[in-house]
Amino acid sequence: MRVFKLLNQSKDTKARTGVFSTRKGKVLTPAFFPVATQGTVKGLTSRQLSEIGVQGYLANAYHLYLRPGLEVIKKMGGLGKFMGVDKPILTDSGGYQIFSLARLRKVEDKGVEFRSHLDGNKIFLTPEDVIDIQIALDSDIFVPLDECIKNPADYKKAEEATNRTIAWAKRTKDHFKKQGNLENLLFGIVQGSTYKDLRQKCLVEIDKLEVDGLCIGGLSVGESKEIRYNTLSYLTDLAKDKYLRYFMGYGKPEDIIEAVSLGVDFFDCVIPTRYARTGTAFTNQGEIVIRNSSFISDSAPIDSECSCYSCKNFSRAYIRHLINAGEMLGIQLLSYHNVYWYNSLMKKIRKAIEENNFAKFKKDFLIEYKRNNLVS
RNA sequence: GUGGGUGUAGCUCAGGGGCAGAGCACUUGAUUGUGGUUCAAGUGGCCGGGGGUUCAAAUCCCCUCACCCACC
Repeated sequence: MRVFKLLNQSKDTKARTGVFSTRKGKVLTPAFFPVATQGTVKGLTSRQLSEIGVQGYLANAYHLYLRPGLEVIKKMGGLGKFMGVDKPILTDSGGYQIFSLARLRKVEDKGVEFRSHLDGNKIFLTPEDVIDIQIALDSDIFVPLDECIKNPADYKKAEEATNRTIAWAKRTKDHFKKQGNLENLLFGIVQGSTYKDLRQKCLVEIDKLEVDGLCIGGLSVGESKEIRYNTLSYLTDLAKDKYLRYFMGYGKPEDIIEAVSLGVDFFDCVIPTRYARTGTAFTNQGEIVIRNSSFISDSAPIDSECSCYSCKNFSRAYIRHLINAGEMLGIQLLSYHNVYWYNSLMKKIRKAIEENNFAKFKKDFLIEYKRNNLVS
């Protein structure tokens, strides 16, 4: 059975809708998964998340392996049960930590050595280990270990990282196959920095492995938007329709809309929750920094067009007060709103594509969204 | 009442003849496969008040006010 089924292909952009099937149910695309690195979408309960209608979660194998450890999660019945959620969980491998924790690791062909950011312990992870970790977590979608490097990168370095990512992907697939008929899905990651030949080579090699979806990695790590979208568009032109296309770790609302118009189906990003923690709210008129003094006695909700719990019950003035006072409820209410708002955005995107109206939707959305903030 | 100490940014304080300072707070940014972090920039001053010495005083001298401590 095919995992990803294309439903609508828009005529005037490369945007498309589809259904992605997992053992925990179907995911309508374009989809957005909030990030739950440590097994929690920070600040939100599983009840709130299902109320919002979140379709799934991104957790992190590296982080959960370090803490609380695999034994604990296995004993608790796997990550989904541990977290109390019933939607699919995708686990990132630790490849991004090769980039974000660059000072703490050494990469070699065999695998990567990390010094734990928690206690300094040395940990050596191979691509095979990373699969074993995800099996122990019993997540629904596995992501192979890859080498994510920052941009701009010189060609030689990018080529080395791409070759390593390809070699690791092959080992990952071999190891995955040896486990028998797992219901868990396995994605492949395309690296290659901003070099088209490397991207193409990586995509061809990953395609040979018959993975369940294509992760687009190594973007939004220092390159300009122009180069980013250029590289992205090149990839979505090359990728076969049967693959779900996942832009890892992206993006702001305007970024998501742009990427969807270039043919991306799937996103995760820390932005709705991290921005909530630092006091930025998303609205149909753009971002507002709720801690700004202009909201000190603003009785309006965060977004008057939003029907989430936070917007129906609380004023900007109250949420600003909570955030500025460092109260956790402020973070909770804003996280709830931001995740709800992102989820609504994805629904609107899918609807616009279904109605073959995405180009107009994109244009209208951006005009309205730029009203309050400067979107480049 | 006597003796001693302290008065400098909203707060806690450094500076002791030569451009008025720091941390926190506040104000504004940044943050894209997450360390509620971190980073960057900015606003803010009768240096308790008055007088004197000096080319020059937050700084030295005199007076005064406020607060704190000790002793009558």
